[in-house]
This record gives sequence, C-alpha cells and structure tokens, in this order.
Amino acid sequence: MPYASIADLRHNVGQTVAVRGWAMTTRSSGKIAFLVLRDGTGYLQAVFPKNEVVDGAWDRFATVTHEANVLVTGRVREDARAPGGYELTASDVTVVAPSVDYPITPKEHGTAFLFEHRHLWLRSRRQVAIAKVRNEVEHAIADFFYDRGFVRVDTPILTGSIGEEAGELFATEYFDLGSAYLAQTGQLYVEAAAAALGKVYCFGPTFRAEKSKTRRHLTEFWMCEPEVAFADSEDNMRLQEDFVSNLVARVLDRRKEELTELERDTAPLERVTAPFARISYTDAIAALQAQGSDIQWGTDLGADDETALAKAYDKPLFVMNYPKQVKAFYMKENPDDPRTVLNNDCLAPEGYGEIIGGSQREDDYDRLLARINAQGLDPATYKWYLDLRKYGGFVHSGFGLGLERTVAWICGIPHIREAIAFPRQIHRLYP
RNA sequence: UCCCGAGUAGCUCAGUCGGUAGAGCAGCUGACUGUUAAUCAGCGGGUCGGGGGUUCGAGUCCCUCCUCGGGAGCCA
Repeated sequence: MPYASIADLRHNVGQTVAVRGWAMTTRSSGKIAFLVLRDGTGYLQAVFPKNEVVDGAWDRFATVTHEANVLVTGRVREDARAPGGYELTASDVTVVAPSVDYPITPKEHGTAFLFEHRHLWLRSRRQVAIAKVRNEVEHAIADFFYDRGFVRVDTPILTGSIGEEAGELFATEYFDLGSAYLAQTGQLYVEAAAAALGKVYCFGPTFRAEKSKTRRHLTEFWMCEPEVAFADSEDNMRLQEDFVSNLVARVLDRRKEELTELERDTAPLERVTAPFARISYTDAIAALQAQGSDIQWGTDLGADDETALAKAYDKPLFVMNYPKQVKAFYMKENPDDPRTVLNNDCLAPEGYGEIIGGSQREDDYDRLLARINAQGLDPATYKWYLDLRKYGGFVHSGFGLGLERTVAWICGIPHIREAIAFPRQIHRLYP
C-alpha cells in the first residue's frame, strides 16, 4: 500500500493509501470516531465507522493520544464537509510511537508557557502557518535578488570590533587574537564585496546585545542587506519599494491558506505597491509639531513618533535624511543640507514600525575618517573599510531589512518572537 | 538601566472585610453514527514564587528577595 502525503491526497481519490502523521485531535461518538492528523504538508481528518474498520482498529483508536505518531490507512474521499476538501474513510490505525501527557492542550495558554514549550508549540496550526510564510519570504528574497543579477555574499558572524557602534556586542574569546564579537551587521563587508561584484547582498543571523524588551526586538535576528555600486539614495529607495512590495505580493500569491489560518486581513497588504510614501525628517518634525508634539529638530524619532507618522499613510513610509549626529558614521552627508545624511528608514503600516534602515554610504576617504574620529572609533580597526575609499572609491548605497519584523507584519502577529522558530531574548535561551 | 504589571491545580484564572482552597479547561471512566476547541454524566488533582514579620488566625496586611510579562531607550 503506497504512503501518501496529505497535500497530495487529491491525486489519490478513490484509492486506499497509508498516511503517516501526528494525531492532533480525536473525537468519538460511540459508533463513529474522528482523528485529525498533521504530516507537515497539511491536515487530514480520518473517519472511523465502527462497523467498517478492521478487527482491533476500534480498540487501537482508543489508544491514540494527542501528538502520538500514527499510521492510518483508508480510502481517500472528496467531502464538502472537510476543511481541505478531502477526507479519509479509515480502515485501520496504528500508534507508531505514543505521546503521553502532551503539555500543550487545545485551549488557553499564556505566552510564557508556550515559549517554554516552543519545541512543541511549533506543531500548532498557527505556528506552522507562520513558518511557511517565513519560508516563502526567504525564498522570495533569494529569487528577487537572483533575478536582478545580485550575488549573495555570506559575511562573517565572528568579527573584530566593528559595526555601527562599539559596545552592545556579544563577545567571545578568539584563540590568541583576543576578543571576537558576533556580527551585528554584514554591511561593511558587503560594501567591500560590492566593489568586486557590483550588486550584492548578505542574508544571515545578526546579534545585538542590547537589553531590549519590546515586541520588536530579538537578540538574534535575521537581516537581509543588499549593497549596490553606483546607486545613490534615490536608487536605494526605489530598490527598497520594489523589494518590499515584491515580498508581500509573493506571499499573497502563494500563501493564501496560511494567511487565512492566521486570520490576516489582506486588504492592507494588497495596498503595498510602489511607490511608497516619502517624507523628510525635517518635514516629519514639522508634522509632529503640528500635531502638538514638543519634539525638536535634531533629536531622533522615537517609536511613538514613528507610529504617529506612519498612521497618516496606508502604505509603507520612507522617512529620509536624518540629522547627522543621530546616525551612523558611514552615512553620506547630504550635499543639499549638510546637517543631515542621505539615509532612509522604511516604516511598515499598521503600526509595525521600522522594517528597513538604509543609506547612501560615505565614499570620500577624508570625510569618512573624520566621522570615525568624531564618533570616538578607532581608525585602525576600520583600516580595511577605509581602503574601499582609497582604491577606487565609488558611490554606493544599501539597506538592511529585518526578516522577523517583515514576517510579523505580513502575518499580522503582535510580537516578532513568533516569527522565528527559536527566539533569542534577554530572558530566553531555552529551548 | 528605568517605568508599570503578574506569580494560587497540568493550563487559564477567581478568591470580597484576615476566618477550613475554588471554577473552567486538560486528564481518567462511562454514554452517544458526522464531529470540527464535539456534547453530556461522574472521578482524581494544591509547598497559594522563596524567606521573614504582624496576628488567636495570612493566598489576603507589611518587609525583602527571586522569576516572568508589557512598555521606554537602542535598533532591523
């Protein structure tokens, strides 16, 4: 008898097949019983009429517990009553491996309990749906860049003290070379690669040791960082809006079922098309002041400020050209207003906040060195980075997209820790 | 680091004025031939986060410590 995957059962209508999976729920009504199982490809209800199953099967059904590994045999049948359209009229069931006292029950759990059992919680319908959306976004990222001639460059996770700021890095001992730090960005490396390959991106885990306790932060998260030679800040934002709208469209096209499972209202996602809305930092300050805020030009925007700004638009918003002093040393000075730099944040709608930070990079050796010194960084550490300006300096721009923030937004889930299989937070290293 | 909030049954929570510890769900037993978190009946289940104090008596009041959650800052 052939084994069948649940997702493929539409090709097996009328046939008798064996399905392997985990028991999610069982129900019995005396002379008819129901078993819903999951095999990773989908969900299936197997129906056991007492007087049609083989000898012993009825008693074996009674031993099927929540999340037991089971083997079910039966005939595939179309059924309008089934959520997926297909059911199995089962003739037999075997418990391959039992599951006793499964901790996650069908009702009411708090988030602390669920994350303590994250390794099991991953099996639930919502978590399966989120994982599939994340997978879709990851593949869409790879396809988007491959189709446009970008080369993926994998940047190091172990680095010297380099990144946007010193401090707030995870440190470890590195042989005889002193401390190594877990990368908090691949950007500087990808800038070097851009001079070799033109259009590049990196996509991997990054680490921030800030003691953040918010629904938007993880200590370990995945970031996608494209870097493009000869692209200025305007080119950079056009790439961002193409990129983000492409990711959203891909999920809408291919993950309808998962979005339905997550009860995601897709109308706001369907409005995510280029061009996005744009506002300069200076205009944003004026707009906030007009709304009664006492924010002053020169201070960074807080989370509340971003929410207030983004609320005025029903698609993602670029906030551009922040004051130099609140931004990283590598961002290029704005020739039209030297108080500011050529950067942008991209704020997702519906209150999801910043999903992208991007900028044109400082390509002038002397200006970059001056910024490194001004921020109290050690120029020796950045020698190789300065070399990129010494040997054929070039206009270039790039950005970083936070994967978990993007997935959380697309899924419509309230906290980004559900957007990654095993979240790392200041109070969570288990499982 | 700062500001809130919460720790009581396996889970989610209630517990009034300080007076013998409660419910729902889960689990177990039974009934039921189309259930979707099935329904109905019955049964078992407690170091009230730890320590100290006040009191005849503390889940409840006071002190202290611990753990966790939410938010701020930082940023993706």
